[in-house]
Amino acid sequence: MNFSLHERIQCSDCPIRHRAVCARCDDDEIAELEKIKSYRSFKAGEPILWRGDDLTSVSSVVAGVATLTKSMEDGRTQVVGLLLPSDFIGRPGREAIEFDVTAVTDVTLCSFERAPFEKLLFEVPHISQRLMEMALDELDAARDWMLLLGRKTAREKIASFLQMLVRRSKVGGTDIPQITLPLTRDEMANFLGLTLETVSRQLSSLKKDGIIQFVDRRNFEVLDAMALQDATGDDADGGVYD
Amino acid sequence: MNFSLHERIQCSDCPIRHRAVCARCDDDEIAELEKIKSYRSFKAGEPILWRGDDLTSVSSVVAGVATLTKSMEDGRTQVVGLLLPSDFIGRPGREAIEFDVTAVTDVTLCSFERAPFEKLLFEVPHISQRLMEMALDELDAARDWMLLLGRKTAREKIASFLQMLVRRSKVGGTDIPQITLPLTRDEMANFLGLTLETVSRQLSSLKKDGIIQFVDRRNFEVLDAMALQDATGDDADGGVYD
DNA sequence: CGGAAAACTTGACCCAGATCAAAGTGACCC
DNA sequence: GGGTCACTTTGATCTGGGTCAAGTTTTCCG
Repeated sequence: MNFSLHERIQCSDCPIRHRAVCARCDDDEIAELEKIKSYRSFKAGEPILWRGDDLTSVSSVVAGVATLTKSMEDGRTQVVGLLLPSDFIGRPGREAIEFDVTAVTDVTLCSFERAPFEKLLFEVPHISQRLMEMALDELDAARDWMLLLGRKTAREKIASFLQMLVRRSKVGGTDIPQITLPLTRDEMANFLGLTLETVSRQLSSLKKDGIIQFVDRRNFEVLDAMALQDATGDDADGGVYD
Repeated sequence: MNFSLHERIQCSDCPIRHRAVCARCDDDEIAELEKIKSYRSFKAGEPILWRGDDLTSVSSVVAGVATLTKSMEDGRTQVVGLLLPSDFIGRPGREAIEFDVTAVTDVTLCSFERAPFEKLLFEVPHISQRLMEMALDELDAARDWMLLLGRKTAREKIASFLQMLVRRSKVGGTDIPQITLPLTRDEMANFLGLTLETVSRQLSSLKKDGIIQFVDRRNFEVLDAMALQDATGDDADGGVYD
């Protein structure tokens, strides 16, 4: 962990100021949060929290990507959430966490001690309202993911995942030509309820069909957005994980 | 819909008084809710809400069982939530609903118009706190279900489902000998990401192995609780959908 | 720069669960 | 009381994706 790099950042300069749990706060409220916040960094691959850990602090993801994973004793694992910048880790009223949180890229968190944060939660409705909204968004995303896990074919799962990345990477409605896969094939497999071999084969198949093109292993371009949408199995506006 | 049956019920006599969204409310707060509530009934099989419906009211399930389902154009469907008594339908800040809600048994709802309910939500922290807690519980349940859908075998899925019913049916820590399956084989299949034939075969297999026993098609007893737990694939205290 | 490990791709084979088909069971209703 | 319809069980077969096994490419580091 490396605190020093970040100690001076002001909330007003924060890249997630308007999307995170503090999005609705006014300047006075931000000042309160500013007092109790601290930054923490994790290198790619590092665990951020283990299942059963005491949840002594809660955090927003400022930069980087982390996963929430559940696993079974025999080693099967399922990614149950993808944390991107502005997403929140931890919850009021829970002492422990029931899944693992792992940094998949280098990650910077904006953390708050749980006790003072929960105190603020009582006093500042803008925070609790926003937290509620974020929890409900996550619930919607989880339900879309349940449809994917329970009913979609391997090809549809991969296409849905790529489509989600396309959506999330759009800036103000404009497509970004080149998109980065934030996960390895193995992590994608654990997200989609597949094996890494199947992920690899389906990516190759979408490439062979001229729907996507790889710049390198981690970066791709969508050649045929319509065909990608078709391959997801969703209707054109179907809400998938965003 | 049948209002007349219920018009006289007092909140103080309500079977879900201490588990629903009103659980933490004191007598004054309950009085406020009492003013704006109304009861609505649905027969088994009736739709309660369709995807895209205007969410003009929000409700608690008072009695009966309902499902939340998502579906694809070609007819594949996935149950993404099971609503049992005290569960809440609808959410603040959302105008439309993005899945179907269907009564699977006869259902009675305690409904509130959205506008006055949201007004109360602002004024009564006991309600918004409880709603937050319930949303986070649902999120946990959804994540457990994602592990089940993505990684468990058919037998593990069935065992996990039965185990969930056992847990939910316990009253104050005592086992209830006979448990009712609230869903048909087909509905179970849609919940577990299986086909109805596989559900039927796995139930037969658990029966053949002496783990459960059927009283009739809808009611069963657990003969070997330890073996059932083992069959779920979870570790003994692993939290699954409750 | 070279050697090893990590990440990825591709092929061959297999099996859990889907699909297709048929028969069994019960609840309801005229 | 028997016909119908919805639900369930069981059997036979098929197949998508898992498993096992090489190889290839990239990255990392001494």
